[in-house]
Amino acid sequence: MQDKYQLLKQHFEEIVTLTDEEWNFIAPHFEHKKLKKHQFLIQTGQPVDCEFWIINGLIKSYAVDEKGSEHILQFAMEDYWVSDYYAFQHQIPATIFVDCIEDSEFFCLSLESRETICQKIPAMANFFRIKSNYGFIGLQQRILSLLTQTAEERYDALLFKLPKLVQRVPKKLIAAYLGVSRETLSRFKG
Amino acid sequence: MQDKYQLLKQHFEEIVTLTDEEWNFIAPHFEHKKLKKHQFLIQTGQPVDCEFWIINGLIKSYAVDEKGSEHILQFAMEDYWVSDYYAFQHQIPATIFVDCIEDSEFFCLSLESRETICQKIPAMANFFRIKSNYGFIGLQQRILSLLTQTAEERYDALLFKLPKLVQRVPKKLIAAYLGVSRETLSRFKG
DNA sequence: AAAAAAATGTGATGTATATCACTTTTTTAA
DNA sequence: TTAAAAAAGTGATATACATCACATTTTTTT
Repeated sequence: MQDKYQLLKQHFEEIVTLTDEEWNFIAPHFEHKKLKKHQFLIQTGQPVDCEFWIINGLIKSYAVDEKGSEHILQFAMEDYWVSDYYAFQHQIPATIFVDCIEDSEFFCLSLESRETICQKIPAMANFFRIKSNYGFIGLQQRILSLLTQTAEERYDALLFKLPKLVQRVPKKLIAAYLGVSRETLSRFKG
Repeated sequence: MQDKYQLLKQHFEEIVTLTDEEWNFIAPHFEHKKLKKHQFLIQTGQPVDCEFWIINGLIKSYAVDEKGSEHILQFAMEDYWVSDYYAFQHQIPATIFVDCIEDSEFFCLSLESRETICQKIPAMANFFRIKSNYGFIGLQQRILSLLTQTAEERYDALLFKLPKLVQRVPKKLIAAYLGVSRETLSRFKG
Protein backbone atom coordinates (compact mmCIF):
# COMPACT_ATOMS: atom_id res chain seq x y z
CA MET A 1 0.00 0.00 0.00
CA GLN A 2 3.03 2.24 0.48
CA ASP A 3 3.16 2.90 -3.27
CA LYS A 4 -0.30 4.50 -3.12
CA TYR A 5 1.01 6.92 -0.54
CA GLN A 6 3.84 7.74 -2.91
CA LEU A 7 1.27 8.78 -5.51
CA LEU A 8 -0.25 11.13 -2.98
CA LYS A 9 3.12 12.60 -2.11
CA GLN A 10 3.86 13.14 -5.79
CA HIS A 11 0.50 14.86 -6.14
CA PHE A 12 1.50 17.39 -3.49
CA GLU A 13 4.99 17.79 -4.89
CA GLU A 14 3.65 18.81 -8.26
CA ILE A 15 2.81 22.08 -6.51
CA VAL A 16 4.87 22.41 -3.33
CA THR A 17 8.01 20.84 -1.85
CA LEU A 18 7.90 18.83 1.37
CA THR A 19 10.67 17.65 3.66
CA ASP A 20 10.65 14.01 4.81
CA GLU A 21 9.71 15.23 8.25
CA GLU A 22 6.73 17.12 6.89
CA TRP A 23 5.59 14.16 4.83
CA ASN A 24 5.85 11.88 7.85
CA PHE A 25 3.54 14.24 9.68
CA ILE A 26 1.07 14.49 6.80
CA ALA A 27 0.74 10.90 5.59
CA PRO A 28 -0.91 9.35 8.68
CA HIS A 29 -3.83 11.78 8.31
CA PHE A 30 -4.84 10.07 5.10
CA GLU A 31 -6.78 6.86 5.19
CA HIS A 32 -6.68 4.52 2.23
CA LYS A 33 -9.99 2.98 1.08
CA LYS A 34 -11.58 1.07 -1.79
CA LEU A 35 -15.17 0.83 -2.93
CA LYS A 36 -16.89 -1.05 -5.71
CA LYS A 37 -19.08 0.29 -8.48
CA HIS A 38 -22.41 1.67 -7.17
CA GLN A 39 -21.17 2.03 -3.59
CA PHE A 40 -21.52 5.36 -1.85
CA LEU A 41 -18.86 7.65 -0.42
CA ILE A 42 -21.50 10.14 0.71
CA GLN A 43 -25.28 9.96 1.03
CA THR A 44 -27.68 12.84 1.70
CA GLY A 45 -28.59 13.22 5.33
CA GLN A 46 -25.40 11.54 6.52
CA PRO A 47 -22.44 13.37 8.06
CA VAL A 48 -19.61 14.21 5.66
CA ASP A 49 -16.51 13.08 7.49
CA CYS A 50 -14.03 13.44 4.69
CA GLU A 51 -12.94 14.81 1.42
CA PHE A 52 -11.47 12.29 -0.97
CA TRP A 53 -8.48 12.16 -3.27
CA ILE A 54 -9.00 9.63 -6.04
CA ILE A 55 -6.20 7.16 -6.76
CA ASN A 56 -8.04 5.36 -9.52
CA GLY A 57 -11.55 4.60 -10.70
CA LEU A 58 -14.38 7.02 -11.44
CA ILE A 59 -16.73 8.75 -9.05
CA LYS A 60 -19.62 11.17 -9.43
CA SER A 61 -21.13 13.76 -7.11
CA TYR A 62 -24.73 14.71 -7.79
CA ALA A 63 -27.94 16.18 -6.46
CA VAL A 64 -31.31 14.44 -6.84
CA ASP A 65 -34.31 16.72 -7.34
CA GLU A 66 -37.94 16.21 -6.21
CA LYS A 67 -38.71 14.30 -9.40
CA GLY A 68 -35.86 11.92 -8.72
CA SER A 69 -33.63 13.21 -11.53
CA GLU A 70 -29.88 13.30 -11.04
CA HIS A 71 -27.88 16.47 -11.67
CA ILE A 72 -24.16 15.86 -11.75
CA LEU A 73 -21.90 18.35 -10.07
CA GLN A 74 -18.64 16.57 -10.78
CA PHE A 75 -17.02 13.55 -12.35
CA ALA A 76 -13.96 12.70 -10.27
CA MET A 77 -11.27 10.46 -11.67
CA GLU A 78 -7.69 9.74 -10.67
CA ASP A 79 -5.86 12.73 -9.22
CA TYR A 80 -9.13 14.61 -8.50
CA TRP A 81 -10.50 15.76 -5.17
CA VAL A 82 -14.17 15.29 -4.37
CA SER A 83 -16.62 15.67 -1.49
CA ASP A 84 -19.85 17.42 -0.60
CA TYR A 85 -17.83 20.54 0.10
CA TYR A 86 -20.74 22.58 1.32
CA ALA A 87 -21.61 20.02 3.98
CA PHE A 88 -17.96 19.14 4.67
CA GLN A 89 -16.95 22.73 5.31
CA HIS A 90 -20.00 23.50 7.47
CA GLN A 91 -20.00 20.06 9.10
CA ILE A 92 -23.66 19.47 8.39
CA PRO A 93 -25.46 16.47 6.83
CA ALA A 94 -24.83 15.89 3.16
CA THR A 95 -27.19 17.38 0.58
CA ILE A 96 -25.67 15.55 -2.36
CA PHE A 97 -24.63 11.99 -3.15
CA VAL A 98 -21.17 10.80 -4.07
CA ASP A 99 -20.81 7.30 -5.47
CA CYS A 100 -18.65 5.08 -7.63
CA ILE A 101 -19.32 4.78 -11.35
CA GLU A 102 -16.48 2.25 -11.41
CA ASP A 103 -14.55 0.37 -8.71
CA SER A 104 -12.44 3.06 -7.07
CA GLU A 105 -9.60 3.56 -4.69
CA PHE A 106 -9.00 6.77 -2.77
CA PHE A 107 -7.62 8.50 0.29
CA CYS A 108 -9.88 10.09 2.94
CA LEU A 109 -8.99 13.29 4.76
CA SER A 110 -11.10 14.70 7.60
CA LEU A 111 -11.73 18.42 8.02
CA GLU A 112 -9.88 18.38 11.31
CA SER A 113 -6.89 16.70 9.70
CA ARG A 114 -6.89 19.13 6.84
CA GLU A 115 -6.90 22.11 9.15
CA THR A 116 -4.21 20.61 11.35
CA ILE A 117 -1.99 19.96 8.35
CA CYS A 118 -2.54 23.46 6.98
CA GLN A 119 -1.82 25.12 10.30
CA LYS A 120 1.29 23.07 10.92
CA ILE A 121 2.74 22.95 7.43
CA PRO A 122 2.59 26.20 5.44
CA ALA A 123 3.45 24.41 2.20
CA MET A 124 0.23 22.44 2.56
CA ALA A 125 -1.81 25.59 3.16
CA ASN A 126 -0.36 26.79 -0.12
CA PHE A 127 -1.08 23.49 -1.79
CA PHE A 128 -4.75 23.58 -0.87
CA ARG A 129 -4.95 27.29 -1.64
CA ILE A 130 -3.63 26.77 -5.15
CA LYS A 131 -5.77 23.67 -5.76
CA SER A 132 -8.84 25.50 -4.54
CA ASN A 133 -8.02 28.40 -6.85
CA TYR A 134 -7.89 26.12 -9.84
CA GLY A 135 -11.14 24.51 -8.76
CA PHE A 136 -12.75 27.92 -8.49
CA ILE A 137 -11.57 28.87 -11.96
CA GLY A 138 -12.90 25.61 -13.40
CA LEU A 139 -16.31 26.22 -11.90
CA GLN A 140 -16.42 29.77 -13.25
CA GLN A 141 -15.71 28.35 -16.70
CA ARG A 142 -18.55 25.89 -16.28
CA ILE A 143 -20.96 28.62 -15.18
CA LEU A 144 -20.04 30.64 -18.25
CA SER A 145 -20.66 27.59 -20.41
CA LEU A 146 -24.10 27.15 -18.84
CA LEU A 147 -24.91 30.83 -19.38
CA THR A 148 -23.51 31.31 -22.88
CA GLN A 149 -23.75 28.01 -24.71
CA THR A 150 -26.51 25.79 -26.00
CA ALA A 151 -26.70 22.22 -24.73
CA GLU A 152 -25.21 20.97 -28.00
CA GLU A 153 -22.30 23.41 -27.79
CA ARG A 154 -21.60 22.25 -24.25
CA TYR A 155 -21.65 18.65 -25.45
CA ASP A 156 -19.22 19.42 -28.26
CA ALA A 157 -16.93 21.25 -25.84
CA LEU A 158 -16.95 18.29 -23.45
CA LEU A 159 -16.26 15.87 -26.30
CA PHE A 160 -13.29 18.01 -27.20
CA LYS A 161 -12.02 18.43 -23.64
CA LEU A 162 -12.66 14.98 -22.19
CA PRO A 163 -13.35 12.58 -25.08
CA LYS A 164 -12.38 9.56 -22.99
CA LEU A 165 -14.81 10.45 -20.23
CA VAL A 166 -17.65 10.64 -22.76
CA GLN A 167 -16.72 7.14 -23.94
CA ARG A 168 -16.31 5.84 -20.43
CA VAL A 169 -19.68 6.70 -18.88
CA PRO A 170 -23.32 6.19 -19.93
CA LYS A 171 -24.59 9.09 -22.00
CA LYS A 172 -27.38 9.71 -19.52
CA LEU A 173 -24.71 10.74 -17.01
CA ILE A 174 -23.13 13.06 -19.54
CA ALA A 175 -26.59 14.53 -20.07
CA ALA A 176 -27.06 14.96 -16.32
CA TYR A 177 -23.74 16.79 -16.17
CA LEU A 178 -24.48 19.09 -19.11
CA GLY A 179 -27.98 19.98 -17.98
CA VAL A 180 -29.88 18.39 -20.85
CA SER A 181 -32.21 15.39 -21.12
CA ARG A 182 -30.70 12.10 -22.27
CA GLU A 183 -33.17 12.00 -25.18
CA THR A 184 -32.09 15.41 -26.42
CA LEU A 185 -28.42 14.51 -26.04
CA SER A 186 -29.01 11.34 -28.01
CA ARG A 187 -30.21 13.49 -30.94
CA PHE A 188 -27.03 15.62 -31.03
CA LYS A 189 -24.15 15.52 -33.41
CA GLY A 190 -24.93 12.77 -35.91
CA MET B 1 -6.79 56.71 3.48
CA GLN B 2 -5.33 54.81 6.43
CA ASP B 3 -8.84 53.89 7.59
CA LYS B 4 -9.43 52.01 4.33
CA TYR B 5 -6.40 49.90 5.10
CA GLN B 6 -7.89 49.17 8.51
CA LEU B 7 -10.96 47.73 6.76
CA LEU B 8 -8.70 45.43 4.79
CA LYS B 9 -6.88 44.34 7.92
CA GLN B 10 -10.19 43.60 9.62
CA HIS B 11 -11.22 41.58 6.58
CA PHE B 12 -8.18 39.34 7.05
CA GLU B 13 -8.63 39.16 10.79
CA GLU B 14 -12.13 37.78 10.46
CA ILE B 15 -10.36 34.59 9.42
CA VAL B 16 -6.74 34.68 10.62
CA THR B 17 -4.67 36.62 13.13
CA LEU B 18 -1.77 38.81 12.06
CA THR B 19 1.02 40.38 14.05
CA ASP B 20 1.81 44.06 13.48
CA GLU B 21 5.00 43.03 11.81
CA GLU B 22 3.11 40.78 9.41
CA TRP B 23 0.58 43.47 8.63
CA ASN B 24 3.34 45.96 7.93
CA PHE B 25 4.74 43.54 5.41
CA ILE B 26 1.36 42.88 3.79
CA ALA B 27 -0.21 46.33 3.52
CA PRO B 28 2.23 47.92 1.03
CA HIS B 29 1.35 45.23 -1.51
CA PHE B 30 -2.16 46.61 -1.78
CA GLU B 31 -2.85 49.65 -3.90
CA HIS B 32 -5.88 51.78 -3.20
CA LYS B 33 -7.96 52.94 -6.19
CA LYS B 34 -11.30 54.47 -7.13
CA LEU B 35 -13.31 54.33 -10.31
CA LYS B 36 -16.60 55.86 -11.38
CA LYS B 37 -19.68 54.16 -12.70
CA HIS B 38 -19.15 52.56 -16.14
CA GLN B 39 -15.36 52.57 -15.85
CA PHE B 40 -13.47 49.33 -16.40
CA LEU B 41 -11.21 47.41 -14.05
CA ILE B 42 -10.57 44.77 -16.69
CA GLN B 43 -11.24 44.63 -20.44
CA THR B 44 -10.94 41.61 -22.73
CA GLY B 45 -7.63 41.39 -24.53
CA GLN B 46 -5.84 43.43 -21.86
CA PRO B 47 -3.46 41.98 -19.27
CA VAL B 48 -4.98 41.24 -15.88
CA ASP B 49 -2.51 42.76 -13.45
CA CYS B 50 -4.57 42.44 -10.29
CA GLU B 51 -7.32 40.93 -8.32
CA PHE B 52 -9.49 43.42 -6.45
CA TRP B 53 -10.96 43.65 -2.99
CA ILE B 54 -13.99 45.93 -2.96
CA ILE B 55 -14.20 48.58 -0.24
CA ASN B 56 -17.49 50.03 -1.45
CA GLY B 57 -19.58 50.40 -4.57
CA LEU B 58 -20.78 47.70 -6.95
CA ILE B 59 -18.91 45.92 -9.71
CA LYS B 60 -19.78 43.24 -12.22
CA SER B 61 -17.71 40.68 -14.09
CA TYR B 62 -19.17 39.36 -17.31
CA ALA B 63 -18.58 37.71 -20.65
CA VAL B 64 -19.93 39.09 -23.91
CA ASP B 65 -20.98 36.52 -26.52
CA GLU B 66 -20.85 36.78 -30.35
CA LYS B 67 -24.30 38.38 -30.41
CA GLY B 68 -23.14 41.06 -28.00
CA SER B 69 -25.17 39.79 -25.03
CA GLU B 70 -23.75 40.08 -21.53
CA HIS B 71 -23.56 37.08 -19.22
CA ILE B 72 -22.76 38.01 -15.66
CA LEU B 73 -20.34 35.85 -13.74
CA GLN B 74 -20.37 37.87 -10.54
CA PHE B 75 -21.75 40.91 -8.80
CA ALA B 76 -19.05 42.17 -6.43
CA MET B 77 -19.91 44.53 -3.63
CA GLU B 78 -18.10 45.61 -0.48
CA ASP B 79 -15.98 42.92 1.09
CA TYR B 80 -15.94 40.81 -2.09
CA TRP B 81 -12.98 39.78 -4.20
CA VAL B 82 -13.17 39.97 -7.98
CA SER B 83 -10.98 39.56 -11.04
CA ASP B 84 -10.78 37.59 -14.27
CA TYR B 85 -9.32 34.74 -12.29
CA TYR B 86 -8.68 32.52 -15.26
CA ALA B 87 -6.57 35.17 -16.96
CA PHE B 88 -5.07 36.40 -13.68
CA GLN B 89 -3.88 32.97 -12.64
CA HIS B 90 -2.49 32.09 -16.05
CA GLN B 91 -1.23 35.63 -16.74
CA ILE B 92 -2.88 35.82 -20.12
CA PRO B 93 -5.09 38.53 -21.66
CA ALA B 94 -8.55 38.92 -20.15
CA THR B 95 -11.49 37.07 -21.66
CA ILE B 96 -14.11 38.82 -19.55
CA PHE B 97 -14.94 42.40 -18.61
CA VAL B 98 -15.05 43.81 -15.11
CA ASP B 99 -16.60 47.25 -14.66
CA CYS B 100 -18.35 49.50 -12.17
CA ILE B 101 -22.13 49.48 -11.87
CA GLU B 102 -21.70 52.24 -9.29
CA ASP B 103 -18.77 54.46 -8.26
CA SER B 104 -16.44 52.09 -6.46
CA GLU B 105 -13.37 52.00 -4.28
CA PHE B 106 -11.08 48.99 -3.99
CA PHE B 107 -7.64 47.61 -3.34
CA CYS B 108 -5.51 46.01 -6.08
CA LEU B 109 -3.25 43.02 -5.47
CA SER B 110 -0.91 41.64 -8.14
CA LEU B 111 -0.33 37.91 -8.59
CA GLU B 112 3.30 38.34 -7.67
CA SER B 113 2.36 40.16 -4.48
CA ARG B 114 -0.20 37.56 -3.56
CA GLU B 115 2.30 34.75 -3.99
CA THR B 116 4.97 36.64 -2.06
CA ILE B 117 2.57 37.26 0.80
CA CYS B 118 1.43 33.64 0.88
CA GLN B 119 4.97 32.30 0.83
CA LYS B 120 6.16 34.65 3.52
CA ILE B 121 3.13 34.67 5.82
CA PRO B 122 1.48 31.30 6.41
CA ALA B 123 -1.58 32.92 7.95
CA MET B 124 -2.24 34.62 4.62
CA ALA B 125 -1.87 31.36 2.73
CA ASN B 126 -4.56 30.06 5.03
CA PHE B 127 -6.66 33.17 4.55
CA PHE B 128 -6.68 32.80 0.77
CA ARG B 129 -7.14 29.07 1.05
CA ILE B 130 -10.24 29.46 3.18
CA LYS B 131 -11.64 32.30 1.07
CA SER B 132 -11.08 30.30 -2.08
CA ASN B 133 -12.84 27.33 -0.50
CA TYR B 134 -15.89 29.40 0.25
CA GLY B 135 -15.82 30.79 -3.26
CA PHE B 136 -15.65 27.28 -4.66
CA ILE B 137 -18.62 26.20 -2.57
CA GLY B 138 -20.63 29.22 -3.68
CA LEU B 139 -19.99 28.41 -7.32
CA GLN B 140 -21.02 24.78 -6.81
CA GLN B 141 -24.29 26.01 -5.35
CA ARG B 142 -24.81 28.23 -8.37
CA ILE B 143 -24.10 25.38 -10.79
CA LEU B 144 -26.64 23.25 -8.98
CA SER B 145 -29.18 26.07 -9.22
CA LEU B 146 -28.55 26.30 -12.97
CA LEU B 147 -28.95 22.53 -13.35
CA THR B 148 -31.93 21.95 -11.08
CA GLN B 149 -34.07 25.09 -11.04
CA THR B 150 -36.21 26.95 -13.55
CA ALA B 151 -35.34 30.57 -14.31
CA GLU B 152 -38.22 31.72 -12.12
CA GLU B 153 -37.07 29.57 -9.20
CA ARG B 154 -33.59 31.03 -9.52
CA TYR B 155 -35.07 34.51 -9.52
CA ASP B 156 -37.11 33.79 -6.40
CA ALA B 157 -34.04 32.36 -4.69
CA LEU B 158 -32.01 35.45 -5.53
CA LEU B 159 -34.80 37.73 -4.31
CA PHE B 160 -34.73 35.81 -1.06
CA LYS B 161 -30.94 35.74 -0.72
CA LEU B 162 -30.00 39.22 -1.95
CA PRO B 163 -33.18 41.35 -2.05
CA LYS B 164 -31.18 44.58 -1.87
CA LEU B 165 -29.07 43.64 -4.86
CA VAL B 166 -32.20 43.03 -6.93
CA GLN B 167 -33.42 46.53 -5.98
CA ARG B 168 -30.04 48.09 -6.57
CA VAL B 169 -29.31 47.02 -10.14
CA PRO B 170 -31.27 47.14 -13.42
CA LYS B 171 -33.33 43.99 -13.91
CA LYS B 172 -31.62 43.29 -17.19
CA LEU B 173 -28.43 42.68 -15.22
CA ILE B 174 -30.26 40.34 -12.87
CA ALA B 175 -31.50 38.53 -15.97
CA ALA B 176 -27.96 38.33 -17.34
CA TYR B 177 -26.82 36.81 -14.05
CA LEU B 178 -29.64 34.27 -13.84
CA GLY B 179 -29.33 33.13 -17.44
CA VAL B 180 -32.73 34.33 -18.66
CA SER B 181 -33.83 37.07 -21.07
CA ARG B 182 -34.88 40.40 -19.56
CA GLU B 183 -38.30 40.06 -21.19
CA THR B 184 -38.92 36.72 -19.58
CA LEU B 185 -37.71 37.96 -16.21
CA SER B 186 -40.05 40.93 -16.49
CA ARG B 187 -42.97 38.49 -16.73
CA PHE B 188 -42.07 36.71 -13.50
CA LYS B 189 -43.55 36.99 -10.05
CA GLY B 190 -46.45 39.43 -10.28
C1' DA C 1 -25.68 -19.14 -22.23
C1' DA C 2 -29.90 -17.33 -20.85
C1' DA C 3 -32.45 -13.91 -18.50
C1' DA C 4 -32.69 -9.47 -16.58
C1' DA C 5 -31.37 -4.89 -16.40
C1' DA C 6 -29.54 -0.89 -18.25
C1' DA C 7 -28.56 2.03 -22.01
C1' DT C 8 -29.74 3.95 -26.32
C1' DG C 9 -32.51 5.64 -30.20
C1' DT C 10 -36.51 7.84 -32.06
C1' DG C 11 -41.22 9.60 -33.07
C1' DA C 12 -44.96 12.60 -31.32
C1' DT C 13 -46.22 16.20 -28.56
C1' DG C 14 -45.85 19.83 -24.90
C1' DT C 15 -43.67 23.85 -22.71
C1' DA C 16 -40.42 27.11 -20.84
C1' DT C 17 -38.06 30.50 -22.54
C1' DA C 18 -36.05 33.39 -26.51
C1' DT C 19 -36.69 36.75 -29.85
C1' DC C 20 -38.80 40.63 -32.16
C1' DA C 21 -41.34 44.79 -32.14
C1' DC C 22 -43.20 48.42 -29.98
C1' DT C 23 -44.85 51.40 -25.98
C1' DT C 24 -44.41 53.43 -21.51
C1' DT C 25 -41.77 54.72 -17.56
C1' DT C 26 -37.69 56.06 -15.19
C1' DT C 27 -33.07 57.73 -14.96
C1' DT C 28 -29.24 60.36 -16.56
C1' DA C 29 -27.00 64.07 -18.47
C1' DA C 30 -26.71 68.55 -21.07
C1' DT D 1 -35.52 71.43 -16.68
C1' DT D 2 -35.56 69.59 -20.79
C1' DA D 3 -33.78 66.36 -24.06
C1' DA D 4 -31.74 62.00 -24.53
C1' DA D 5 -30.84 57.55 -23.01
C1' DA D 6 -31.72 53.59 -20.49
C1' DA D 7 -34.90 50.51 -18.31
C1' DA D 8 -39.07 48.14 -18.04
C1' DG D 9 -43.49 46.11 -19.65
C1' DT D 10 -46.09 43.44 -22.99
C1' DG D 11 -48.10 41.13 -27.12
C1' DA D 12 -47.06 37.93 -30.94
C1' DT D 13 -44.37 34.45 -32.62
C1' DA D 14 -40.42 31.19 -32.84
C1' DT D 15 -37.52 27.53 -30.97
C1' DA D 16 -34.61 24.75 -28.10
C1' DC D 17 -35.41 21.44 -25.28
C1' DA D 18 -38.37 18.36 -22.09
C1' DT D 19 -41.41 14.74 -21.65
C1' DC D 20 -43.78 10.52 -22.81
C1' DA D 21 -44.00 6.19 -25.02
C1' DC D 22 -42.06 2.47 -26.88
C1' DA D 23 -38.58 -0.32 -29.73
C1' DT D 24 -33.85 -1.87 -30.09
C1' DT D 25 -29.26 -2.70 -28.59
C1' DT D 26 -25.80 -3.47 -25.16
C1' DT D 27 -24.25 -4.79 -20.70
C1' DT D 28 -24.60 -7.15 -16.46
C1' DT D 29 -25.80 -10.83 -13.63
C1' DT D 30 -27.05 -15.57 -12.53
